[in-house]
Amino acid sequence: MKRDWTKKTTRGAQRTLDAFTAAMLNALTGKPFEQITVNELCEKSNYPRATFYNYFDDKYDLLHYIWHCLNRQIRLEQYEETEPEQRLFVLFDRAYDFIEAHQGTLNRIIKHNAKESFLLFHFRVQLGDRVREMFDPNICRYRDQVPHEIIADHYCNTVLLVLEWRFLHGNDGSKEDTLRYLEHLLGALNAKSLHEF
Amino acid sequence: MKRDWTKKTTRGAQRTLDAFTAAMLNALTGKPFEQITVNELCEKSNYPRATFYNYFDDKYDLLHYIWHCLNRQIRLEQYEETEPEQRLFVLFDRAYDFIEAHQGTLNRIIKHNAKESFLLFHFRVQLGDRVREMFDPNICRYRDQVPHEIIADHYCNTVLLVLEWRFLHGNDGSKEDTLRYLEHLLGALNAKSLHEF
DNA sequence: TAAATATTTGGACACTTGTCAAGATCTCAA
DNA sequence: TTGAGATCTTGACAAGTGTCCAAATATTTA
Repeated sequence: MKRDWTKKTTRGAQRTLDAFTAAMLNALTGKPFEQITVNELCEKSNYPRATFYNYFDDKYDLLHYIWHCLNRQIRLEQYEETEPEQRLFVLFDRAYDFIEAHQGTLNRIIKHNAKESFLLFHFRVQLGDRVREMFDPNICRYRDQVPHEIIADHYCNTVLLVLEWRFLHGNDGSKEDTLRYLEHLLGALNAKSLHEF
Repeated sequence: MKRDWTKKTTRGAQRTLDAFTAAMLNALTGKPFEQITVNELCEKSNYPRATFYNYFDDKYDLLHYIWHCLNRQIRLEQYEETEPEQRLFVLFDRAYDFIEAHQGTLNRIIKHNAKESFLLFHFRVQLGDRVREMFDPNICRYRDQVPHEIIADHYCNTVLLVLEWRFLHGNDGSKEDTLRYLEHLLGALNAKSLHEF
């Protein structure tokens, strides 16, 4: 991470970042991530190597940046208005729609990267950070039973589990079915939290 | 993976494998995984680079092998005698004791590798495969409600979540406390499965 | 506008990576 | 004990990686 991605970039810098992003996504539809070289990305995007290293530490860093940008597209801001146990379903809802909207690209990528399960690992990590914010200990009520970090991670894991089952492992099924699995897995916690209100 | 790790190795090969394993574990106690080079491992173990590549594709592959060996040390064989929902607690029990026994080495490693969360990623994957076997669909009873792969992964995630919270995130606490968190997170599923008997 | 300042570019460098074919060394049956 | 076959070891090679610096270009400031 050579620079702060949350800061605003100049128009020129954004053009460069977009070009490398496009080059990587394009390369990923044709071969596994491990086989992609920085040289190749520079050829595809018509930028010299030094420019690449101006922005990124290495190709993993670029991947990291791409996940960051995609993650930002999942809008969760309105969660503050909802009750804690509802927030999880807001997250599920937005993430489901987002992934469904990008299913074409996703399928092309995992076709060559089915075994590189770590590809999506940092996406998980980033989403996990956001989920942890959503279940701030000051707001949630499970404190006395289980540490809130465990609850937040468990929520994050479970949402991602059903989403990965649906979209990554080639399982068909409606959004409602997937939601039902999520509700079933979290049945106990939600029943308890409802009871506490 | 250059060769089948489940096959028996010759004495000479085993000596070489052990040397590289020791070199990696030793290196990990001094610096982050990313900064370790194959050259360094060869210097430490007094083997030429080509020998390393004889056994492993790269340093990730060696790490993979090390997790495989460690994983084999967690003995779960007797699970067939127990009821499905008890197996999870057998897994928890064995894994907890195993990690606790290696806590010294583990702490030295994560001291330099706290941010390299993917280090343990493949360990998770491998343990997940074993957990999935434990909850074979022919034996488990949740088929009609949630696909059994989801249940198995959810069990695996949850056990690993509480173990990581306990040992990786620097939280103290008794085995009983940790077990209580696990039971709480899985409360609904177990209540249901008990009911079905 | 023009000078001052910052960013981008290209090439050179030292180093790491993964492969290969040839040579050394083990192993086991005769 | 011996020697054919299998396995293990090795140095050299081509390609990739990440850094550095000075020249070229862009951006900001006066």
